[in-house]
Amino acid sequence: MRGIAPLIEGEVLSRVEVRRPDLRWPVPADFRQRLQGACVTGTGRRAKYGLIHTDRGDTVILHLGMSGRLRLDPQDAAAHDHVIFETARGTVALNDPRRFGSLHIVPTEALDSHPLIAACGPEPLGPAFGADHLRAVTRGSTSPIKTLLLDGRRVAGLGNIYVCEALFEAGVRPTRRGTRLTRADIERLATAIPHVLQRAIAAGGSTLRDYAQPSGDLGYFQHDFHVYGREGRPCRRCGTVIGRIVQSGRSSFYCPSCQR
DNA sequence: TTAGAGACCTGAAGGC
DNA sequence: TGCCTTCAGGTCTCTA
Repeated sequence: MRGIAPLIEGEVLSRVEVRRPDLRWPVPADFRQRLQGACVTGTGRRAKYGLIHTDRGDTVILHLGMSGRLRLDPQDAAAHDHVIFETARGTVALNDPRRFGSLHIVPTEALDSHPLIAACGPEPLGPAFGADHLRAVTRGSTSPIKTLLLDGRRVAGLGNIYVCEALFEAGVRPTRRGTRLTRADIERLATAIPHVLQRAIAAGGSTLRDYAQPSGDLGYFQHDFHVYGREGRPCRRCGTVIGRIVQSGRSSFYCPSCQR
């Protein structure tokens, strides 16, 4: 959202084109009509949802799914450019090969009560997140901590990469049950989660396959991974071979020695 | 009520 | 070189 803000904030959406409406959920039939000619009054983010507010009292809720990206001023029409936003300053294309992403438009006043937004837990970089919240999340839950942290209702916007890396940094094995975490484990996790996110943001995110910033620049945080995608390679801290297990259908990478 | 598996869709990578 | 299989950054729905 930081990448596209300079092109659209304060600008009129002179053209909105929906080329493919069959994303994860169908793009609303009145999407183009409600946006074209509207002025973008601001942008924002909640969990993994990007937000675009307009002077017509609407807000676009945008999700990139797993393979989606926003392309700034694309020089040519690429395959999978499903929705185009054009202002006097440039063009933004929502490109998403797998179409796991989505676009919604809702009255801004109803944004907080929209099911997608209302279900979000506290932001891990916000004031409501901390050891007290994590203690409440894990108390009484027999789910593995990995599963708990990936659940956006408990903590907003944590993805598989960053949960794996945060668990490593905190020295907590992904299979540990919520009820089995100690006070010290929770304190370390409460510190590790925002720390990993801040490092990743500073590095421009993680480019593995599809991800790129709107400018087309790649992220570099993947070079700092300690465990994610490093199965069979030595731990950078202790040399033990990094392991991989599947939890809830997602790969979890961990160091059997550093994470207990 | 909760946890986990399956599904959605496409492309890249690796094996044969 | 080409075909087939596996896997992937997310999240909803269904089932046990």
